[in-house]
Amino acid sequence: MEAASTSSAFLDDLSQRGLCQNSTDLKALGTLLGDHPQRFYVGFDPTAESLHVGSLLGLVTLKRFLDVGHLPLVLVGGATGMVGDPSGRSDERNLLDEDTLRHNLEGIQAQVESLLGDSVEVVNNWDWMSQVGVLQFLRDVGKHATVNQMVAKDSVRSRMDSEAGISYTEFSYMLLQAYDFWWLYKQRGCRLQLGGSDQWGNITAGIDLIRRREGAQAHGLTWPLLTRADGQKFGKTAQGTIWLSAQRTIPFEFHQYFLRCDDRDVAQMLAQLTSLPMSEIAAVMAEHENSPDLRRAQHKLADEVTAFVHGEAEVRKANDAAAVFFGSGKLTAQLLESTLGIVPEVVVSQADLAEAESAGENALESLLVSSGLCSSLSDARRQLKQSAVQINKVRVAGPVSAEEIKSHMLGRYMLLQRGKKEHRLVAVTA
RNA sequence: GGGUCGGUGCCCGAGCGGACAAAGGGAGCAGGCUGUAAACCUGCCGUCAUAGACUUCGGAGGUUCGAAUCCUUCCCGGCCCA
Repeated sequence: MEAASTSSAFLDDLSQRGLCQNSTDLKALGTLLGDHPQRFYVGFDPTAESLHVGSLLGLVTLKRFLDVGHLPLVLVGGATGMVGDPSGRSDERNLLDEDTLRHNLEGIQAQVESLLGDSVEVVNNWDWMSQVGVLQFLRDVGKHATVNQMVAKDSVRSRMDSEAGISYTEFSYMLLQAYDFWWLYKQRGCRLQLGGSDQWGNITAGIDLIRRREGAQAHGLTWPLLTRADGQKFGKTAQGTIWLSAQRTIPFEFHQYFLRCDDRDVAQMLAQLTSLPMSEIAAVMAEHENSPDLRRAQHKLADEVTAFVHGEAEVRKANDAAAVFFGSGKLTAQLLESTLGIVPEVVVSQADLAEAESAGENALESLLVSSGLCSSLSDARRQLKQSAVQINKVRVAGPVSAEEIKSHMLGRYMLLQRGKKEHRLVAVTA
């Protein structure tokens, strides 16, 4: 297999992309990867029914290993999910109930398979964890770990220093994850675990366990946490998380998130999140720096990442819709129709508008609220006063009557907009 | 179980009987400048409303002309002692 000859180039590439935060002995790891196709694993927490862009780095990295011939296992934590990983958290987690957990597992499993294909094997640690009794666990795993070491891990220490403290349950988490690694080593010959840098402590716990019980050398490699120059959390907006599931975050919004990427972050993101060769990334960045106003790098990033998650067709749709909203072209009924399914659609009846008016409200204000563009009538008035509201890309400053709204309809729809980024397609029925 | 400190708007955090819809900061929203960027400037940032009114400061009661501020009690959290 080609992996043999290219293993060191492969690791070099990873490291050039800024994907090696911590690792066990890189030389030994290179030898291991060069030897045969290796089985390795990455774990994902079943905290929701869909993964979000925070997990994207893991998925993409996994794919890099897959593409050079290694054999990935994706571990979804049916068992560990019941406990909660303290890593990177300042507060105790809420425990999920079993139904939710099962639901989440299924969602994530389907997602991973659809993104990475069936060469990825998804395993659930519930399958082996649930077979282990407390006494057995204490003897087989607990005996090999000293509390002194466990307390020294960053994830634990930072919580012990904080007011929130840490429960025994979460304290035990690393042993569960160590047991996973050991089990996968023993049963599946898995000798490498990948994860985010917050997983480093848990990974080394597993490596220790394997060494102590089996006298064998296992490996770990972590990627850094994605950060943003503006200090915000990667993958979160004020509206919430950017999910990978099209039901939770429509591909258009997903695409927009990356399109709005800060100049300072874009090179890094291209390297870490896309499979473009580094040479091509350098070329794109050169173009970008030449005329940053064209946002070539951001477009490339958004297109590549969206294609990976949602496919090429969605990339085209997202770009088409963006052209409608942000382009300077004239709006037509046809263009509006083409954004259906991308912009939320709001249907109101003439009767509703009339009713609002007879109740003494302004039709547009009440529409802004019912469409979800504004949170209250007060908010709607504020936005209007600040001339934040646009109808068909034309700013409106004052109240608009039901009659006038009707006159704005382009075919079946009218484009109602708050600020630059929030749109609704409004249909008025008889 | 005992003691003690605390629970204030999205978050942090001041207020500690009237001047409180509640300082300040952050986040957010909008506008300006731009490149659907950053930085910066301005405005907004409980609800309903013209003025003005109404509902908020962990929950429930109470004292008072008047409470986020005082009292009682309950709930929740930190720390200390057992």
